[in-house]
Amino acid sequence: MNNHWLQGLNPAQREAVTYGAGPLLVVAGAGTGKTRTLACRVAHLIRNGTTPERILLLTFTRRAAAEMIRRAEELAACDATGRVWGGTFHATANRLLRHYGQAIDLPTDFTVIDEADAADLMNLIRNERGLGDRGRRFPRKQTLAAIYSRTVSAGDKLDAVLKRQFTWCLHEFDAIAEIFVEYTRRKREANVLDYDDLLLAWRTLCESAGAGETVAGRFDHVLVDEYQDTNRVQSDILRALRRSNRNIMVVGDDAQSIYSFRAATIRNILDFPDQFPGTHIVKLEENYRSTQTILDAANSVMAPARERFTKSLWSSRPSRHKASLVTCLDEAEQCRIVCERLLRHLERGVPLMRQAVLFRAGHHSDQLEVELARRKIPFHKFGGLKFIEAAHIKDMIAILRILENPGDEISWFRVLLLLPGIGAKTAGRIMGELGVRGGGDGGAPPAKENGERHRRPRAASVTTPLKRMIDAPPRPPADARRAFEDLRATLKDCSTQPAPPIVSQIERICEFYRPLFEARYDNHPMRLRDLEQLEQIAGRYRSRGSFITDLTLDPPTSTSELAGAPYLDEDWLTLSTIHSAKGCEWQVVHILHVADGMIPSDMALVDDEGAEEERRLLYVAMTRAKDDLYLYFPLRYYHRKHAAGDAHSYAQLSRFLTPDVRRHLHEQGAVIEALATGPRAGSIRAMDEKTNRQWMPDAN
DNA sequence: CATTTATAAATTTTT
DNA sequence: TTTATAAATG
Repeated sequence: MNNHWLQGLNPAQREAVTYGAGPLLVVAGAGTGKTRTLACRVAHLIRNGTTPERILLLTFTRRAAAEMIRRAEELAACDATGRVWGGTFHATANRLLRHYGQAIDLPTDFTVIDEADAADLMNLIRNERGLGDRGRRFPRKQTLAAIYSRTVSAGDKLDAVLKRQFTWCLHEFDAIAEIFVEYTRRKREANVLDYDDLLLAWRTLCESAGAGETVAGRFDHVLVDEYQDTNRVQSDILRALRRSNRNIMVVGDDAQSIYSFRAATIRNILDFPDQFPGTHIVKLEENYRSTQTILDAANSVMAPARERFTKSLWSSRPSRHKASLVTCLDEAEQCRIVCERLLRHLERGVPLMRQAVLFRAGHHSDQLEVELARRKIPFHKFGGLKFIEAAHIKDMIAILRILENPGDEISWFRVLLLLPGIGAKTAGRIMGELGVRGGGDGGAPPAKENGERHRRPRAASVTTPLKRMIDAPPRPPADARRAFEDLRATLKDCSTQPAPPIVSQIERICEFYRPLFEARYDNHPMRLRDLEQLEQIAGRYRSRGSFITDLTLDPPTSTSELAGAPYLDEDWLTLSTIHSAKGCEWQVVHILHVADGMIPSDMALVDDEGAEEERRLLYVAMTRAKDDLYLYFPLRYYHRKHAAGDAHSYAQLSRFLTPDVRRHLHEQGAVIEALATGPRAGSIRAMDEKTNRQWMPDAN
């Protein structure tokens, strides 16, 4: 047989690609050709007789799966697209549960809610119970959602999680537990699954007696990428999934685990050989990406960390020069220097496509984005706030979700609150009358039954809240009549039989939503474009249900903020959070804000583990670079709270850039150069020069 | 009494 | 820019 897909693989990669049956753990350092190895293995399996449909490839993003399958298909010279099962754990769970959900009594027409929706439901329950009142310091809705998610994903007890991660909430243990019980009940009633439910239900399905075997039996081979960033539930799923055969390959790097906030645990990768006895381990240590000097710098950052799978990454790429540490006066100078560097590399023939600017938190690039726009440098931003999280998009989707799943309490509530004259109380009453379950029982004051108006449904089994809304709507308060009637007409127009095309539904909803939205937001022209974009995306879908699900499971990640006219057509720069940069590489990488408080983030420093993860984060960022790496350190940060003032504080260089690390860096920057050539900052001469400037007329 | 408006405060990373 | 609380309004 022609083994051409094995050409150009090194011995370790080849071993991983051609390994036979049984558990295989591939420890793959940064840039060691992990994607290629996975793609080749898929190709190898197919060429050796495995049916594509019987391969399951689990990756961190849908994009990564699509890319790998495309490459495998190319290598194996076959059509594997849409045949190999590929995607995220969550997307795969969704697919399987739609199929086999009945086996665990799960209605298969559930809708999926994101974390913000989950938080809203938590909030609803909290307010019903009056738990946030009386000035008690009670966790906010997002905190509640975070605690919940962490608890179920890690499979820990609530009190353990609170003790370890949320100590300040410990005194509210009972109330929190109560909210969580009710939260689960309400999700089931509304027939919605949150992100964690998808995994939990998949695990339940896999572990169930009959259907579990069927699901496991569907796949001859399971391959998992980024295994260091999976959680307990996910590893349970894998174990249950491999009950009929033990063909499983996991690939990961414990030095790159950066998702512990999502309850990912490196125990999964470390304990894999114990969970799957007889595991064969292959280490990929030759780095094809970076120059040796960049690797030296990155390795020195990791040196103090205790890495369990010891690897020694090496590169045969010649090292032209060291990575740079650029000290800047302040953030404005950082922006300026980044832009200059970008353009200098561009002039020397490195297109923007091969350059990236990375940062810890989404808002760290705010100033730079303004500067890029000013200079008309086009860019796409990945990570940070997403399209789907904008309030006006959520409003639109909520209406679609009501149409799709009339029991969806969260969406009803959100939509009713949009109507002027309707607040939380009225919305609750209307929902009660529509028969949307929720606040009905469980210790909460029952929704007021305004006796004469409350309709008792004759045929509750066929009447949904949506039908009731259309045929026998509750009476809204007088000042909300008009808007309420509008909503009713909209819902009616969108739910005719046969259902209108999804784009027409969105158009119709927009018509209803437009006036409300213009009254609500002052920057509506900008937001209006988002609505148009939503409509555009919807055009690619035939089913409303899959549109909504895809939007929550795989939301558009890049805000294509095309700064100005595309001067340098088709070429654009990548701005990305470090998390979203995982698995990517660029010729030139710029890392912003390498200062204590940013990397490591202050928020992460509650415990040692958090600090270590920040270290890995910096490591991940640095190892994205192939040829040139710049770390930027602004000395001063202005406090923007008092908008006018120039109050500022001085930053500390990131604690990870120890003297040992700095030996591998070339230090430069205006400040350094000024110090080298001009008078020392602390000298008498410098003082006099500064004073002398006071006699001079102001340049501005 | 419920809703709207005003004011103050806080703000990581993502499926 | 969003979110919780307090005051004002209908």
